[in-house]
Amino acid sequence: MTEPNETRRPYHHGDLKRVIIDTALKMLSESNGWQFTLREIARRAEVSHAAPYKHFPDKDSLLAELALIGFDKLRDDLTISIGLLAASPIEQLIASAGAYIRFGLANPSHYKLMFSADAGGAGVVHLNERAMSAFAVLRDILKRGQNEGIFKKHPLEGQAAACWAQVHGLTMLSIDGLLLPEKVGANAIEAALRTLLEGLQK
Amino acid sequence: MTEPNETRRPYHHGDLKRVIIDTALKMLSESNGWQFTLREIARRAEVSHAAPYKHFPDKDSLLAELALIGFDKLRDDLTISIGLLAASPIEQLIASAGAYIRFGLANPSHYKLMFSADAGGAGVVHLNERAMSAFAVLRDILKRGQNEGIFKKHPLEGQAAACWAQVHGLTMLSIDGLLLPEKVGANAIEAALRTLLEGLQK
DNA sequence: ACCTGAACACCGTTCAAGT
DNA sequence: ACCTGAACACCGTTCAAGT
Repeated sequence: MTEPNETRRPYHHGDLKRVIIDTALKMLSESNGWQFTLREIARRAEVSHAAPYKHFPDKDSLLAELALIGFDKLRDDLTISIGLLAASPIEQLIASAGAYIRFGLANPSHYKLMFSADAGGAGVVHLNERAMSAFAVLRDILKRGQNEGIFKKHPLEGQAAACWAQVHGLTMLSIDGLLLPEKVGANAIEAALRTLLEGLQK
Repeated sequence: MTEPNETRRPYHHGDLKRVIIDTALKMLSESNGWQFTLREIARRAEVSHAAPYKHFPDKDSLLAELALIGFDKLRDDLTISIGLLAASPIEQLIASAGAYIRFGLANPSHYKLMFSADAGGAGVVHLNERAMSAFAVLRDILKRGQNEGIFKKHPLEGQAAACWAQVHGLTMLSIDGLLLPEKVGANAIEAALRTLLEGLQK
């Protein structure tokens, strides 16, 4: 359907790594899980099935890179969500929780991949760093809330873990179809977040 | 190492389905994820690689059955944990949360499999039923707590979702190595559960 | 009723060889 | 510096045939 830019596809693709990543991201969004094959990616990119190995040592490395990209995107989404309103920590927490869950539900396979140790392999360290970087957004809201006397001054780590676990749990359970309205009430997610907030507030 | 019971292994194995499930459970506990192969299971069971197909239509069906078994075990663990003490709902909630997280950390691959839609396929319905059956244990504690005037009388669904999401989130993040003491404090899990409880209590 | 052996259509990964 | 083609050692799954 789309006409190639070059009249003859050159031997050297030029930007294959980008294309591989983009294709993989698309396949991630098109189906459940990350069972897509490297060979299928190569087919869609119109290169030989061995070509991807010039850019990634193996499939796990590609998956790890996709996970990194996901955490960066999540951090950006969270940052944007709290920036939109120069509001109270409570409002910020609600907004960022919403953004977090929305990210997960919009990209379920990608989200699950981000937290899957499969994606680890060699690059687990970087992965955890990026995860913590997204996590830090939530943590900072809590810190501000404590400083402003809105949240209880309990150890920050515990509160932060509670928030992260709550949004992660809600996101995962929703993705896996276990928080459906028929099962668990129409707005269980909002209610759950309210419960969390009541535990945090003075 | 172990001597077979029969002097000559008979053509008909007799209890192959059980052996397949047990072998799969063992492999699940021996490595990350469920990338084990049906052929390897057949090898360990000393049958042909086609034999498992007489008992499971495909690999996903086997995985689904493993997930069912997991939810049943989890429900049992939860039930036992609250039965040990004829205690207050608060103590029961803490005990069951502990049992829940311990289950996940003791069987990380199995736990993740239980919540993985991969395992769904045809039997998603039964799976969700079993999941809800485990979930009901938590829900009942909350119900009692409300009746006894210990927990806020907010809609039960929201409170239950908050509890499940909290323990599920803590379990998953721990499994994935994101709640390590170095990262997030020594007893972030206990602290997170305390935050949850403070949101529930009157 | 349950199991085997051969066969099919795939994978991931490697490597010498091409441009 | 980047890509290809053939090759290897696997899979999951099927099916006619055996016991």
